[in-house]
Amino acid sequence: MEKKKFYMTTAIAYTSGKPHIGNTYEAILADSIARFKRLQGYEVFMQTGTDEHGQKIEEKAAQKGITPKAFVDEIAGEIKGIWDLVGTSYDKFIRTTDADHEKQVQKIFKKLYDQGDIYKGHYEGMYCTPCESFFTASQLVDGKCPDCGRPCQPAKEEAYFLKLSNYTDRLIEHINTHPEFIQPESRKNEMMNNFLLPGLQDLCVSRTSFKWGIPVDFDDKHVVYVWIDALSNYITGIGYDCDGNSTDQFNKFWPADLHLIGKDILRFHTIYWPIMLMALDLPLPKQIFGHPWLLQGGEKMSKSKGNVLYADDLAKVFGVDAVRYFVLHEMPFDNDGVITWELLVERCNSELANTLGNLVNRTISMSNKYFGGVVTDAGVAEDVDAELKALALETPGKVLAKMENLRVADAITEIFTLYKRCNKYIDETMPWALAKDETKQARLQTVLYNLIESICIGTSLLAPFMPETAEKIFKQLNTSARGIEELDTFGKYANGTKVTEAPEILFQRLVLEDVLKVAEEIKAAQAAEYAKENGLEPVEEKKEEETVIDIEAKPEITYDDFAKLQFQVGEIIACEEVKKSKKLLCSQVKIGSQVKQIVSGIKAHYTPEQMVGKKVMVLVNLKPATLAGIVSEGMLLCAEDENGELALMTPEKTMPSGAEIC
RNA sequence: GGCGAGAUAGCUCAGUUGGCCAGAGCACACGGUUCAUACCCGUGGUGUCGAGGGUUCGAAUCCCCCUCUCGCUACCA
Repeated sequence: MEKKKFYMTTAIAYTSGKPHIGNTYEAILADSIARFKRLQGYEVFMQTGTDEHGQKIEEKAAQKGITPKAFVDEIAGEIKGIWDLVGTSYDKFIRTTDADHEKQVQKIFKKLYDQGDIYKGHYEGMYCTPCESFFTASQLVDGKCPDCGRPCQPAKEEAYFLKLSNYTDRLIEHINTHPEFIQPESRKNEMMNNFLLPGLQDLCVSRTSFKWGIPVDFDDKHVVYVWIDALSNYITGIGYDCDGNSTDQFNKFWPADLHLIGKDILRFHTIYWPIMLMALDLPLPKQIFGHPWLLQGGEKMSKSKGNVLYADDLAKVFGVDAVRYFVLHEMPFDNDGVITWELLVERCNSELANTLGNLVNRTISMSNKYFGGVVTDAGVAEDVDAELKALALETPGKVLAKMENLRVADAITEIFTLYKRCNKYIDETMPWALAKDETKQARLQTVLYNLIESICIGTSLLAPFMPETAEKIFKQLNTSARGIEELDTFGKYANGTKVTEAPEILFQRLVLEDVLKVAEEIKAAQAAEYAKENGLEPVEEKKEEETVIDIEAKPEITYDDFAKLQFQVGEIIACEEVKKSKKLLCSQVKIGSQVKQIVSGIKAHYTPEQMVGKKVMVLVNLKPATLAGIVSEGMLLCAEDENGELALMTPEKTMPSGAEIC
């Protein structure tokens, strides 16, 4: 009978920089699922890769003075290197700069255009360059990008749009009738309530503002914008052809069984991607799992915070499998997980070194000490064996059930429950006592055999999660991993096998202080690098140049234009939070002899107490507007840095309230 | 503001359709053991199951209300 197929993908990683452990987590998670499916006997195809186009990359390459292609080649190589380092067993590593991918994307774009799903229009709004996103004026936060908080520029460009309205009803129907489609299910509500039910805005799918992308072949001003390009990788990578000449591989593997992605891009995968597929008349993927994030000590990792953990650094200290174990076992199913050096040390010592490593080590040592390493099932069973055997035989089914629901952490826990039971079995049987009794030799042999057989069963199941460790254990036991169908019988370990004479320590116990020292070194090195990259180092004159902010120039105005604006010094005499809003403060501002009420989106930067008493710069003749139900009669002016930090403009010398600013 | 999730032992969390004295792991303490990586095994919690009210013979589990945390989303002059 032909094997059942399983096609799964990770998101493709954006080639703007080195991926941290959180990004790497996705690759490891995907890998463990892929390996487990293979263990189950599926014909698995796992695809991962890199997303390499876009304005940000174009700019970064220009900064470095190299071509975008050279830039992405380097980063893609680095990403692939890390995926390889952590043992990711992908079948295909796709790059969106691959020629066949680019060609198909062009064809897909053309096809959707020809059939009317893509139309040409105009995009008018505020544009955030780093995020490569357009926003409506109303979406901006203090006039800044709602995603990254950096300044946006007004822009209008001709653009192609993907029409979504034709398919939304079908998509809503699909999501409602396929509860497994969006996982975890709680995410489904977010998509429904925030996007699908209120009605979707058509998606802008081309750009004219940069060149580093796949050209729209029938309109060369445009390049294909990220989502049609990036999402298509899931079909182009396995041989989709828009003209109907898809490969056998494609026909076999599509639809995907699982798209594994970060929860932040769930929207694109559960809304835009399915609609694209509907437009292409292709079946939808069976499941999209938005995994949670790995937080460093409860915070998102960011270079500027200097708390980024990288897989290669961690692997150096703990070993690849320990890192895999940690991220797979410590991540809750649908909540963000926490990773710290301290937690890593603790888990490594208690679970890996003590429970597993020590179990294997003591078992092999006893085999050597008592029987010269030869393992024999002498068949002298006692009641106490039954429980161990029963658990060893139950465990595969339990692990399987957990994995069916992608409960990877729980699956691993089941395996370790078996290892712990083995340790208990040693105490129950007390081999060292049996060894002292000449008449108990056969019993002692049986006990050791039972242990080794149980370890083999557990370790066969462990292999998808910790492949190197499993390999090491099997090598020491002089046997090999079993398929899941071979785990239904207790006693398959060949009688008379000789285990290694010198068991290798699988996991060294770690001393927290030592590890923290290394962590400090890594952190310091990172900080130095960050400073260098961002010109924060006090060495060169470059410094000033690189800490300034450039924003896009607005069109020139006349003095008359300027003269229309009236600025005055105002004194904040009272200020309170706008209860209904997360961002607004409502201030009473004394300007000359009158008092204006002004609402500002600066709650995150100033408390009401800090506001009171400040003399600030006010645009006074702005048309009043209502914000969160409160009338605002002007605008407080602020300066803002690239991180979205705000600073109120105040007069450099004491000035009376009402003084004109001109 | 809208929608959603959550609040259980010092820490991280399990607790299906309400039912036996509310559980696990880690940490901590004590006891046992010595094959082993100072390891393993055992024992130890009087936790107001976020607050309050209600339904019920009986609620961590259902209903109402409140407080706080988190996610998405909106407003952001």
